[in-house]
Amino acid sequence: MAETGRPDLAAMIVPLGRALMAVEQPVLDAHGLTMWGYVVLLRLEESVRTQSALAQDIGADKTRIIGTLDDLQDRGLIERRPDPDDRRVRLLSLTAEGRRVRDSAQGAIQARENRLLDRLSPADREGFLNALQFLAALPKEELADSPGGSE
Amino acid sequence: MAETGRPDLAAMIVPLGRALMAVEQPVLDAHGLTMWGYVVLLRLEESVRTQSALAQDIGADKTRIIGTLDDLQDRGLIERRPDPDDRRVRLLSLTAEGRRVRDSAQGAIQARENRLLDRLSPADREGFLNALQFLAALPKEELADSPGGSE
DNA sequence: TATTGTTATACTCTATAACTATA
DNA sequence: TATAGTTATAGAGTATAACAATA
Repeated sequence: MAETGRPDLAAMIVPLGRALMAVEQPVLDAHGLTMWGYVVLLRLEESVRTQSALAQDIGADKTRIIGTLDDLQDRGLIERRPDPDDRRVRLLSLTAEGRRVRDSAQGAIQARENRLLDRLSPADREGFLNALQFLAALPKEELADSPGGSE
Repeated sequence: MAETGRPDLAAMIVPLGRALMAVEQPVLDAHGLTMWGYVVLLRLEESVRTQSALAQDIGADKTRIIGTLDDLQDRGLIERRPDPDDRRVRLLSLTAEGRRVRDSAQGAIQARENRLLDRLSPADREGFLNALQFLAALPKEELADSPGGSE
């Protein structure tokens, strides 16, 4: 196979991602959240032991998220307390208020997304979500070199 | 409907886009192209009348692409000549060499992408590509406020 | 006076290096 | 000496404002 006639995947996915972020920005604004703040709240569903681990998980530099954590903590959305067993480490977790804000923001965002998904046929919607979840969960190395097939 | 249990679309799409770009970077490097250079070559399949129009089409600032155009022109991949009818305007088009480089890069990129798509079931692959092409072609305003449905 | 393309400047985001406090 | 977190600094990428040429 050679002639598919489709645009490059990245050429569709990257601008779509940017557009989605722009569309969802007002929801975040209404909740007083930055994008990184929201991503942190999502990730802290399970509490995390070090800031470095959190940063790595969400694809940020460890220095990048410090201001974000400061802000979330000041507003009582997360807890950040020294680990008694190793006082260099900060134990990170959601507060009840943090969970409430996260649920509210995520609810609004997914509702908006669902309206968009409703414009797809049921078959396309299911395939899209299946594929997306599969590809998003794929480790980078496997994205890079999938075993040769249709080329 | 409320409980879908899926991650946010943007939370899957944005990192996937970044990862795809990283995966494809070596192909661009091998062709001596930057990401913006490649995007410009793709867009110039049909020639474009002004640099502003080109910039807008590919989602860049008009000042952003000047260095890119300088480089592509220096290397003989594009032609940029003043419009005789309005000497403020630069007429932009691919050279034969530009088309060759673009085809080579795009061939390598899509081959790589096809290997990735081969890991999906045929149904998911088709749904994914259909949905992606639909969503990527959607004007921003429609992305923003799809008519209410499943919320 | 308005517009195309360009250059110069400023701003945002991110990463790198240097510091502190613990271990 | 090594590591978690922090701060200060520098770099990339982008947009904004000012400019020259043309209409």
